[in-house]
Amino acid sequence: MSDNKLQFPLTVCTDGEEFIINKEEDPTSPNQFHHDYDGDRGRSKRRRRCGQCGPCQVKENCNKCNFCLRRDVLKQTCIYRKCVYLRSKPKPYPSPQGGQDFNQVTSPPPSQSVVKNNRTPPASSLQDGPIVSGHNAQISQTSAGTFNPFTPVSSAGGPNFSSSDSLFKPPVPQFSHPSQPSMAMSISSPENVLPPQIPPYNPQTMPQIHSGHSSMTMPPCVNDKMLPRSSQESSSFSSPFNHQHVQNDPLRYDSYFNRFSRTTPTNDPRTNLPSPCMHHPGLPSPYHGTTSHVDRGPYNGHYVRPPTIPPYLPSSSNMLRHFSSLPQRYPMHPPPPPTGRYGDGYSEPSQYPAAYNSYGLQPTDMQMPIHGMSHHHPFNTFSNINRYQPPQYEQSSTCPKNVCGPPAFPSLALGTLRVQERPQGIHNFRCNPFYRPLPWEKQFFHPIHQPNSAMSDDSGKISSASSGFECDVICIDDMQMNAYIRSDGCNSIEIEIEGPHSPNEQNKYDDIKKEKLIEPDVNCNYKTKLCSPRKITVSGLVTIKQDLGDEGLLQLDIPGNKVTLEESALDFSLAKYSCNIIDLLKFIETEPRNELEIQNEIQCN
DNA sequence: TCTAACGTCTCG
DNA sequence: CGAGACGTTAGA
Repeated sequence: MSDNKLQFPLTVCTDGEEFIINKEEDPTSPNQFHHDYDGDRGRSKRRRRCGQCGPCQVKENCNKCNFCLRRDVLKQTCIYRKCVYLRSKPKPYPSPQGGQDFNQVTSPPPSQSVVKNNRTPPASSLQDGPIVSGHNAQISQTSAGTFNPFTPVSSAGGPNFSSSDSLFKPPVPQFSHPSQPSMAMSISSPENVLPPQIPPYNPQTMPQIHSGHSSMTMPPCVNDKMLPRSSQESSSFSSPFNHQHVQNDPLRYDSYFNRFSRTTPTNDPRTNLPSPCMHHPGLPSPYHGTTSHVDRGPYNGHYVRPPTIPPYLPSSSNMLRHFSSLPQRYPMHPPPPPTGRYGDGYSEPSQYPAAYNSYGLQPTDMQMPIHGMSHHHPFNTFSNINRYQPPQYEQSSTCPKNVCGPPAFPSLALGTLRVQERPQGIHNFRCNPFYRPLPWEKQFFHPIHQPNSAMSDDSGKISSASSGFECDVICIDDMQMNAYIRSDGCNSIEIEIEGPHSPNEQNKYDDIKKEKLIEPDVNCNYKTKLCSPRKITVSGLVTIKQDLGDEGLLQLDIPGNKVTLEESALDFSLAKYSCNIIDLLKFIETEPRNELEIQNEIQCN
């Protein structure tokens, strides 16, 4: 079992994350399996772990899952360590002359998958070859720009697999955005979710937004889950948080679980930034602690992802199944019956409970708000894959809580995402009126019914009350985000941006620019925004991915730009959020009226 | 040789 | 069809 021997351009998708592992003609790569056909027996040789996907990065067994608990009998690897690539059910090898394409069976996980939240992926989801990009065995993440981590990526990115790989190919997104026609093809709907893929991170690939005649590079999200699918689709700009110093770090594989990142905080300007919110002193800095799981890894050039696919993809159905089955931290809905070969371990996120049953996980193991990290995992970070308990921070004590219901879209199937900018921003970030209690501050397992209030004055314009939601507040420097997380997939995010009112603040922004957090061509705009206190409310489709065990993904899909947030990041991955916010802002800026309406598919858990 | 765990088969 | 059991394979 060489976990690290497989190096290839392998695209793997795991829930919401798409990872592209670039291969260097390594014979051992999964691709090689094309040639591993064992003619004598008519079946392929045993596949090996890709060694690059998130699960493969996990070196320790959780000891809690069914496989771990019953290792002797089941003889299966820990659910958390199950290679994404191997999660797909191996297909029987057709005879060499057989009509079936080898690639179909043996090729590595599909490159584009998207995962999760998929409602039943159409058969078409198997289309599209995997996207391989990046260089030198780096995991790249597709850019958020045009690509939806949760949606299949168009082959435009340069599928590495032949059409015969349909099995692993994600469906080609067909919906387009009026304002961004060019991206139409690259955006895929969640429904097309493919099997999990390896979170691709393209260090150099950044999402690109085209506004009018100019294109602006958007900072890739730190969160690998947000990256554009392909370099083509994604802009070439580098994320503000895309740090070069990290790009070459082979270990920066955070894509999948956002941990493993060796990122050095040192150069990160944000390091010097004051705590985002004084009301959240407890917010751990991504750079604090032994591990900076800041999740910047992938983005920094290791993943060209679309997150967790962050990671790799077998047949879409399989992968989806697998990931979805990971234990969920927020079992809000009755879990559908697990399905799939690894159903117990790899089923829909929403099937959280199932996961318990199947893997012997106790609900308490994954429940929330427990202070401290997983004692099961070596990584003492929140991004820890085995983090069964989300860290908790006390913000409730200091911030006023606003439990008003966030705008939501009635339709879960197809939603319209609307980004609205509100000039009358809120200036007091320290105490944000929009603050909502953390999910775990409420009833975790029972969605709270909130009045249809608005998170804002205009919320009424764009949304309807949601029946239940979880809210979180994210403070990033001067940016604050309120995220309403609902298990049903209809969520909203509010972002407040305060302009630099003081010299210090201005300096801060200057520093940011110095750090190239902002692309030159967009500095002006961005700065403008910063200088103009405002509040931006994004409501609509925010998907929550909960395929990664206790780590859910909060994903916001916007044509041409994807904002993906890890649920877990709500607590702490400031870096990610910052990046996401910036992306979002930039994207909004590209819109004529700072208002856009897009078609987006909602992924409901 | 041992261990891990992939892949197949069987059962419900 | 899914879940589980286990033979078998591959790496250490």
